[in-house]
Amino acid sequence: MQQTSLSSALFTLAQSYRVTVREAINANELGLNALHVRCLHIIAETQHCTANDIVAKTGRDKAQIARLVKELIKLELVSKCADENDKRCLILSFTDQGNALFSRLEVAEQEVDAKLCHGLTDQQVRDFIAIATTMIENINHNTP
Amino acid sequence: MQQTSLSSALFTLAQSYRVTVREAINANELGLNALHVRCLHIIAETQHCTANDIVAKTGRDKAQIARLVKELIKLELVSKCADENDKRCLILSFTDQGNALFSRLEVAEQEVDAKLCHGLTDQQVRDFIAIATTMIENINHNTP
DNA sequence: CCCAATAGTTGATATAGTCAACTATACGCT
DNA sequence: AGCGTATAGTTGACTATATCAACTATTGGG
Repeated sequence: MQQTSLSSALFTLAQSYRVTVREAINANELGLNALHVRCLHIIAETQHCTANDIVAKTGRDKAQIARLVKELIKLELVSKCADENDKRCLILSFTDQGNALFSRLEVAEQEVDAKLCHGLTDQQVRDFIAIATTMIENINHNTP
Repeated sequence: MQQTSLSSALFTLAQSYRVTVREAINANELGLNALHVRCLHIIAETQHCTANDIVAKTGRDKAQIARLVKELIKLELVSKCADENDKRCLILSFTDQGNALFSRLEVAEQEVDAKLCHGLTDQQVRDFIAIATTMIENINHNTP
């Protein structure tokens, strides 16, 4: 499997990444996929996190996020509670189980990251993320 | 949409990339998706290309590739023809229409690539691809 | 008080990816 | 030759992901 072009590198990496995360997650016997994991991260890092925040940060369809959140709630990892000031907003937060699981997840992720970055220097990884971020901005911003 | 971690950069980039390619493709009024496009590239760059070559180069399921190729054939972009020496192998090649379309595609792709790489130096893009390739190898190789 | 805007939910549907069973041909072997 | 096994590709059934449009509930502004 040799790579040459940017598009093919990107596409392959995305695919491989998804598969690996899924394996790592399944290996940890959790019924979660990569997008669940992203949601958990966003909930963790966002104070006062709503479904809409997740939609904004992931760029996914809100229907998809709604169902995803529903699953997280059914799994009792997350709970939602209406905002005092605006009852349309449902604030998402971790349950105790959710917190416990998130810690485990972080460990699993570090393993995936370590595997991914094997043989690369910290500087290379930083550069890679920086360039990826620039590309993401290029895509999102200039869209007419 | 701020990015920090590797995984989130990757995941977001993959998503944005898919959406952008899809838009570019739809904008060109072709009924093709990103994977179709990858297939066309592989067919173009591989002499004597078989479905199996595509499976090897993309890492996808062969069932998925079989259906994809079928679509390309139905669209009359590609034709298949049994190998003289090994009738199991069906060699894929462009029709005239396929060739014409591939030229158009290359232009569209260059636009997406240019957009993606806006503000980046050639060296940065090369580094990015190199690092992505290393990551892909890390994922694929070390898998026990 | 009404209306447009916003947050979220739901149903229907489309697209993408996976698994396993199957056919047909080819290759190696005694 | 005839047998078993490997390989290329196809198909059906299924699951997972993603998208669209219609809907409810609430809010804030005129």
